[in-house]
Amino acid sequence: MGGTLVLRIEDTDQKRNTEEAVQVIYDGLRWLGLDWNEGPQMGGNYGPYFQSQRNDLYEKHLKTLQDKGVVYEDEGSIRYRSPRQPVTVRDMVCGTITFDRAMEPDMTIRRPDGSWIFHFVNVVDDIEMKITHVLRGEDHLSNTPKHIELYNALGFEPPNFAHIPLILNRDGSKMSKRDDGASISTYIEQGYSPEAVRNYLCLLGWSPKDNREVIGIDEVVSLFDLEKINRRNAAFDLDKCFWINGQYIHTMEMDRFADLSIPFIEKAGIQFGSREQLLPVLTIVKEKIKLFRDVPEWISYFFTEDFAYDEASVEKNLRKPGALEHLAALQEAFGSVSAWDAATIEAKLKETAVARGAKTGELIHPTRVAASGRSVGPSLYHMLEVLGKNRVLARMEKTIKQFGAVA
RNA sequence: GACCCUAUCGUCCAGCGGUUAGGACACCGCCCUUUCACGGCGGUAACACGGGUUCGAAUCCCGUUAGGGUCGCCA
Repeated sequence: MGGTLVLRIEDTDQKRNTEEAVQVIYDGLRWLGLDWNEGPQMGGNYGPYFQSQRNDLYEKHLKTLQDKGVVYEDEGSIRYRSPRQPVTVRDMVCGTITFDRAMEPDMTIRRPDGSWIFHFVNVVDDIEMKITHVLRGEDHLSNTPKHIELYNALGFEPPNFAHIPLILNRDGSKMSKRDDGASISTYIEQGYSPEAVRNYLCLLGWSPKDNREVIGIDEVVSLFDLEKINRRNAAFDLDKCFWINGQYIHTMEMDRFADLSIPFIEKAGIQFGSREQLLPVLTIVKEKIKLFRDVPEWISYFFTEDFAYDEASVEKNLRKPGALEHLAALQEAFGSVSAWDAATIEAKLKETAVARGAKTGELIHPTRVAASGRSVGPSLYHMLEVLGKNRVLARMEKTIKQFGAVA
């Protein structure tokens, strides 16, 4: 379909107009990959792109209405006199709807202090910016007849309208700015990947019709069709968004994974040295990650000897008859190997287990706790390989000393 | 209250006159497995209700009910 995406900041209400609020809009849009072609920071031929700076335009169109005698003053405000004739909205999603306007009150278009009301400036801007398609939430469907009246009074053809379903909370209530999931910043903070969130959002009110859930934006764009938009409001399901995020991480390129992980790792204060030193670690934990926020927790012990031993893991795996003896034997066996790769480590561990008449798991679990302080982590053999022989032997030594004394 | 929109598993979607009503998330089993995940297999679970139309309705029409929206000198 193509088209030009115009970003316009509707800041006619000075009370709510703050720089942070605008920044949040820029950040959220950019993060989602919804870069605008025309608007603030991008320029364009129909600026300025802040309504607060377009007063001349509004004055100009107000004059048109005054000349036609369809506005009047009411307690200092300016109001538009509705013709009170039926208005038919031809909506690309909702179809043709005729509103009987007979009882409608006249709308205010300008306050006594000179500031403008949304409906009027919106119509003026859409005219001036040559907007062809107005796609907006269904909450505006009932406002559309008012807008059409304004287009007519101003002497312009209304654009195409498409009203799309709203997003509700999980309990069916209307989602507002402060509800869970409503703000893009929470996805950024929690470590969702932008492509996953965008994918999830695309599935609300639309689908590729073939039961696929994970679908790239390029394909969404090529398959998208306003006719296929649902008319039913959708409830936001964070669980599913979370799942889709996991799917994206699963198939993500390592470099992309690193790019998205690093901000969280740095924020956690982990000194990982260079990206080259970090990559092997990320490679073996990637399949465990569901949210980038969790990355630091999964990799911390790779970059410090000062890690804590999880008490429950110690209890379960180290304070068991024979555990430390197995560990000591394995430490010795590891010390004798020349190569240090996952395959060698695995072979040596299994060989040691057999020699000691123990099950593989009886060596694996204590070793994991000795090397990482915890019982959950990536594949043990790969973990030991990445950790390096010297550090592994030292950690085993330390563990035996620390827990042997009290055993 | 008036007007508008909507109505399939708990949730998101598929279905567009004839299906054992399908997929996904979540949930519950089992399998895989060095942990945790991934993955695989299976299961629970829905056409809001009442009238029509039709040989036949989840699908079409009407009503009821329910939910959402608009009716601002908010956007």
